[in-house]
Amino acid sequence: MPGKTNHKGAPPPRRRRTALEARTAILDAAERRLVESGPAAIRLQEVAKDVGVSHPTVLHHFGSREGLVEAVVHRALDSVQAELLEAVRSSRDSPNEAEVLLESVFDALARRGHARAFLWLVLSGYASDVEALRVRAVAEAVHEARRQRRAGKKRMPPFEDTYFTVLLPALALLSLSIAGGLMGVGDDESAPLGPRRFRAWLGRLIHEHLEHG
Amino acid sequence: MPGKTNHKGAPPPRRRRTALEARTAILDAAERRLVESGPAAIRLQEVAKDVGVSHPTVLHHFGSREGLVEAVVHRALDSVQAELLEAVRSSRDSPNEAEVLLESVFDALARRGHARAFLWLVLSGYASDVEALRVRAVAEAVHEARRQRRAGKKRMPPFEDTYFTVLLPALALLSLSIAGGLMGVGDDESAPLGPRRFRAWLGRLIHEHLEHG
DNA sequence: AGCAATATCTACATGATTGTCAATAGCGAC
DNA sequence: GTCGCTATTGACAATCATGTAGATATTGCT
Repeated sequence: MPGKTNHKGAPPPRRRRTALEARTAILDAAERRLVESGPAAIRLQEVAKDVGVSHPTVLHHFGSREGLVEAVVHRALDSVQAELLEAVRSSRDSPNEAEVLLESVFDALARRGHARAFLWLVLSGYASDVEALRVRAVAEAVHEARRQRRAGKKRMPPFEDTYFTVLLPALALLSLSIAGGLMGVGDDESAPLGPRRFRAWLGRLIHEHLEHG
Repeated sequence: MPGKTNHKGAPPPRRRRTALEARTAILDAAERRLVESGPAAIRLQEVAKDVGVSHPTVLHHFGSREGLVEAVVHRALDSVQAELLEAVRSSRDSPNEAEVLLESVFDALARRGHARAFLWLVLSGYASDVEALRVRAVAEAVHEARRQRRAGKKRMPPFEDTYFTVLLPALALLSLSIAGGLMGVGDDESAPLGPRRFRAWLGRLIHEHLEHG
């Protein structure tokens, strides 16, 4: 092997990051594996290789594998929750509330594989105590808006109806983000029976139901 | 240790099952672990211990760990598909089609943790080519029934509407069986805002939409 | 430049997991 | 009863994953 006779020659140069940079890079790599293969598939050596460090470096920053997994789980759940809250907030007071909310929630779930990560964590038992999806709180806000819009008109439906009307798209979008392809809704956003058409249809259904239920 | 001085004494008696019995018992144990913790968590030693055999016995019957996993995955997917088809078939021609279909599909998904197993397999990439949920076929049958029921009355909605109307509860039920608790719908079937109420509500919504959409 | 702090590395230890092999023993057939 | 088939087993090998220890290099500070 001419040219690279490193048989005990100079050790490779080291890149020294700040602790924060290193932690962030490691968390990013671990999160990619979380989204792709779940928390149980997070391996120290593979994460280390992704980042370009040796695996004891990962242990140095997170103490143990469990420490790393907890950190990445915590960060992912916080991220999902924050994006969902932002999605709900940003679509409030918009004219076609339901459609916009649906699109922004779907965006939040699809972006960076958040829906996959969330379902991995639910199945793996990591999200048992999390309140990532405050469906109840959203439903209460929607119910109040609905009541005001109906002031004096037809009789108001019970809270149950509003609650389930909010819950339904939440459940549907979650499944859609990971199992849509298996149920005939491809990944092609612009397909005739594709996910975009479905979301639009669902938005109309919800809107219609909330208005003239 | 008085009474059990088995320090190289008689080896424990062996129970010899037929190959089919052994395979079935092993697959049952492996499937329990699949439902609980996913395909990646199937360990030869643990499955063997559950059945009460040594792990080389498992290897003898399935060749390799991959062989075992493939066998249990195959059996689980076949089972889900069969139960879903049966659910669809049994609810056909019933007066309140939508509600009955919803209940039977939910039963099929909840029973023995089929929904969990299915989602594990989808996330793990094992169900990529499976057509477990023939939503399209069901939708076509429903569409035809809808057309006949509407003969000569109002104008017929497009197929897209029927298709999405079938797809929606499928997606919702899937999520509901694993994430219901996290979204406020507890596991208590008889709770005021519980899963039974939700399914009933969803059944009415679907029925209403299909009849007077 | 010199120094302290610490991010990083190599090498090793340890346990878990899959897989191999030869020997054993249960069960049906004759 | 005994004989053959094979389900079953204990012992071992090989690999992988996590974790430890000590040495080293890089960076910021004075």
